[in-house]
Amino acid sequence: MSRELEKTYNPHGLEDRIYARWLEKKYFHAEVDKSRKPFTIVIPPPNITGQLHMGHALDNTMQDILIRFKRMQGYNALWQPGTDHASIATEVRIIETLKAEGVDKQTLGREKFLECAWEWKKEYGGTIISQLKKLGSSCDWDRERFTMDEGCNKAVTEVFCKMHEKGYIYKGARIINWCPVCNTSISDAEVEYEEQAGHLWHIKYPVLNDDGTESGEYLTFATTRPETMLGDTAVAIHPEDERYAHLRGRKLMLPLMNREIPVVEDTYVDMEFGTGVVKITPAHDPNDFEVGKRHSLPIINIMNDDATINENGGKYAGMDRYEARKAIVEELTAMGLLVKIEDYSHNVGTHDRCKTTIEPLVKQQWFVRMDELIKPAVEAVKSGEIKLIPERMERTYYNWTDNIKDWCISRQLWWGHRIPAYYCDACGEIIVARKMPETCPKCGCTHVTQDPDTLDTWFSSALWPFSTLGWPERTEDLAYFYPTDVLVTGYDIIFFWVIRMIFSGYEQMGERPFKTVLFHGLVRDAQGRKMSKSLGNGIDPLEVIRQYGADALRLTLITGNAPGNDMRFHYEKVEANRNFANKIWNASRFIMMNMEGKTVTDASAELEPVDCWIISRLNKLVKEVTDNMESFELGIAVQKIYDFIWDEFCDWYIEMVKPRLYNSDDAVSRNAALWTLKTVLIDALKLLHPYMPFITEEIFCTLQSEEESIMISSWPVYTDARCFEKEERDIETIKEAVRGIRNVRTEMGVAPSKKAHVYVVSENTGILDTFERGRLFFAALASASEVTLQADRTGIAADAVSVVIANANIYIPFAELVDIRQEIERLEKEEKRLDGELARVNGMLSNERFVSKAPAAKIAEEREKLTKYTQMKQQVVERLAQLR
RNA sequence: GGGGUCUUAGCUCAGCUGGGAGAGCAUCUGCCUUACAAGCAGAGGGUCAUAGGUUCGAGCCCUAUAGGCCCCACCA
Repeated sequence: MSRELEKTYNPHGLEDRIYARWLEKKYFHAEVDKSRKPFTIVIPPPNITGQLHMGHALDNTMQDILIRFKRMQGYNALWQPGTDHASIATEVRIIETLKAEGVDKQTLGREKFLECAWEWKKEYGGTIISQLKKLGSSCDWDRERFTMDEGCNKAVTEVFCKMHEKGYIYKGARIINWCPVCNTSISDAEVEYEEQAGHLWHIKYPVLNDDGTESGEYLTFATTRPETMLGDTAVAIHPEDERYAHLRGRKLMLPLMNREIPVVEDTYVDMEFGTGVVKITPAHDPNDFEVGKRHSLPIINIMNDDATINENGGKYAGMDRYEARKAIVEELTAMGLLVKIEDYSHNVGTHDRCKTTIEPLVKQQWFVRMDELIKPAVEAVKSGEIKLIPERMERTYYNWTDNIKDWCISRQLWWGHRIPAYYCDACGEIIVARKMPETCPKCGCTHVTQDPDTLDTWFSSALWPFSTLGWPERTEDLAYFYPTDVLVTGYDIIFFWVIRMIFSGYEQMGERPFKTVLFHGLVRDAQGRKMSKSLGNGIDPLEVIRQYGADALRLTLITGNAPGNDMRFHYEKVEANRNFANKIWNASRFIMMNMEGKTVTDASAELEPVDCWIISRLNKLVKEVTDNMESFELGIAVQKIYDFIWDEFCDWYIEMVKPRLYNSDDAVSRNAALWTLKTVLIDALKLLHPYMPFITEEIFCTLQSEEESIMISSWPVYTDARCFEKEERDIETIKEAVRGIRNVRTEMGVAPSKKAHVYVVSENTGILDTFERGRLFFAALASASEVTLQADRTGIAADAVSVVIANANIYIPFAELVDIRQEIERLEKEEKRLDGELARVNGMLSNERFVSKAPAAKIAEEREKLTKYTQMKQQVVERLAQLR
C-alpha cells in the first residue's frame, strides 16, 4: 500500500490492485468454525454464456454489501459463488455457432455436441466470473461451483430418484407447451403470453342426419386457428343452451377430412361468446384436451415437431402450420363453409427464449407432481419462516402457488442433466435408478437404454442452496452453513427459481433454504425502457466501471432505490457518486496532510465541544445505519452515510477545526482535533465500506498501519459513552448563528473576503459560554474580524445588521452603509415567519384534544418550540422598534 | 377477468412503524477561501393525482375515481 494518497482520485488501477490483494490474502474464504456464527448467501448463478449486465451488477452489489457488512460484524460470512449451465440458452447459442461453421447439431451427434458444449463452457464460463470480480464481489472463489459439476449431478440424480420413489415424479402423456424451433417441451413458466393481432374465422360444419346424410343445417363457430380443424374430434355446446337443444347427440361432418364428429355438451363453453359453439381439438389445445378427456374423445395429433402438418392431416401433410391455415381457409371458402373473418386481438403463447409461437402438443413427458410439494412452501411464507422483502411479493408468490400445475421437467435437449430413467429394450419396462441397471428387473434382458431427454435447467438450480454445500453428502459445510440467510434476486424469477428452491429445500433438507428473500427490480435505461439487445439500449457495467470506477457504479445502483422497485440508469447519477468518492478522497488527503510529521495520540480526555459534537453525531449514525442495514434498507442507510460525510463531516466539522490545525501554539487542542478527524473518518469509512469497498480500503490502509484491511476490521458499535447531548445542542446553536450570518451577508451583498466585527448579545450566560468555547471557529465560519460576547447592546452601532437566534441577538456593524429600510423589511419578513410558526404551535397546544391525546413527549416538544419562538419574536419586535 | 404497483420540486427518485415535506441533477446569485471548481456559500421552486373517510394530527392508514406501468389467467 502506498503511504500517501495520489493527488486526485482515480479508480483505475487502484481497484484491480486492491482486489488482487484481497484475493491473495484469502479474505473472502470461509471455513467451518463452530465458535462463530455463520452468515451465508448463495449467488444466483449467472449463465455460463452470460455477459455482465446491469441486473447482475445490482444483484451482486446488494449481496456484496450484505456479506461485507456481516463479515465486519464478526459473522463467519460465506458468499457461495457458481455458474449455471443454462441448458436451453446455452444449447441455442452453441447451435448458432455450429451453424455458422456449417455444422448441423443432428449430424454432429450427441457425443460430439456435448464435447463442443464443454469446450464452450471452458472458454466462456470464466468470463462472467472475471466480470463479477471487477465489481468487487467478495465471493469465496475457492468454492466456485457449476450446476453440472460432479456434486450437482449427484444431487440432481438423487433428487430425481427419491421423488420418483415417493411418486412425486411421474411420466405421462399430457398436453405440454412445445417450441417448434427449439424442438423441445417447455414448462408453463417459460411461456410468455403476447397480445397479437389475429383473426377470428367463422366456420360452419354441416349437421348430419342419423343416417349420415347431410341435413342441410349447419353449426357455426369461430376459431383463431383454422388449421387445427384437421384434428377436431367434436364440437361442443353448452348443455343449457336452448338454441342448440335440438342438436344434442347429433353428429357433424368435419369438412376436408370427411370425418363424422359428435356434438358434445360441456359447461366449459361460454354461451355468451360468439355463437356459443366451440370446435374441440384435444391434441392441440389445453382446454380441448380436458373436454376430450371428459367425453372420451379421440386425440388426433396432426402436427410434427417442427409444426408442419403430419400424415394425419391428409393432403395438407408436410405444410407448415401457417401455410396449412391459408390453404384450409381458401378451401373452406370455396366450399362455402367460411361465414366471415373478423379482426381479433388475442393472447398468443410464445417461448420466452426465442419468441416462437408455442404449439400445445400431447406428448410423453416427465412431470413433478406439485400438490403435496407446494404445501410446506406456502406454509413457510404464511408463517413468516421465510420472509419476502418487500412484503407485497407474497401476493405474487401465492398467486402462483394457489394455481400451481404439475411441472414438466423433461426437455428434448442435449446440454443438461440426463434423466436417470432407463428403458428395457425387450419389454419396455421403465427403470429409474441412480446408476444404469445391468439387467431389466422385470424380464432380465441385458439391454437397457437411457432416456434421451435432459432436465429443465431450473431443476438443478432449485437444489442450489444445498447442492453447493455438498448435499447429498452430509458434509460439515452443509450442517454449518445451511440454511442460508438471505437470497438476493430479481422479482422476475420468483416462479422459476425462488418457489422451486423453497419446496426443494423443505422436501430434501426438511428445512427452509433461506430465511429472507430480498428482491430487487429491473435496471432500466434513462427513458425507463427495459434494457435489451434488440433495442440496443443496454448499458455495459464494465464500461461504467472503466469511466467512473466500480465504487461509483455500486453506489449508483443502491442509492435512492427501495427493494423490489425498478430504477432508471442515468450517467449523471454515476458522475455525482464519483464526485462523492472524490470528496472523501480529498477530505482524507487533507487529514493526512495535517497528520504528517505528528504523532496523533488518544485524545478522548481532551475533547472540545465540537469534537464531542461530531463524535456524537457519528455515534447516532452508527446506530441508524446498522439498524437500516439489518432490515435490508440499504438505500436509506447509504444516504445517511453520504449526508454525514459530505455535510456534517466535510462541510462543517473540517471547517470548524481548521483554525486549531493551523495553530501550533496549542498542541493539545490540535492533537484532539487530529485524533477526532482520524477516528471519525475511520468509522465513517467502515460504514461506507460495504457500499464502496475499494476507495474505503485504499484510504483506510494509507491512514493507519495497525490494521491490514478495512474489510476484516470490526463494524462500529453504538455506545452511550459517545453520546454528547449538550455539545450537540451547543454546536447546533453556533451553526444556526453561522447560517444566519452567512445569509445576511449574502443578502447584503457583502463579499466573503470582507471581514466584519460580530457581536453576540445574550443575557444567557450559557449561550455566551457556548460561543466563547467555539470562538475560534465561529469567527472563521462567520467571516468575523473580531467576536465580542456581551450581555447587552452597549457600544454597538445603531445601524448594525442583526440576526436573531434562540436566546441571542447577533449584531454586525458593517463598515458600508446599510439601508435601514432594507433591514427593516428583512426583519419584518422574519417576524412574519415567526408568526406563522407561532400560529401553528399555538393551534396545536390550544387544541384540547391534542393536549389530552397526544404523547407527552410530543407535547413537551411543542411547548419548547413555543417558548423558543415567543422569545425570538420578542427580540425581532424589539429590534424593529429600535430601527424605527 | 384477477392481483400488484405507481402518481411527491423543471427531471430522476427517497421518505423506515402517521407528529412541522427531502436528495441528486437542472436553474439563479456570489466565490479559483492554502483537501476538493468532480468544489464552497447562499436562493428560488411542491395545496405530496382527485374526492371522501379514520385520527388531536395523514405524503404515509381506509374507500372510491382518473391516468401510467407490471404480473397472472384456457374464453374459442
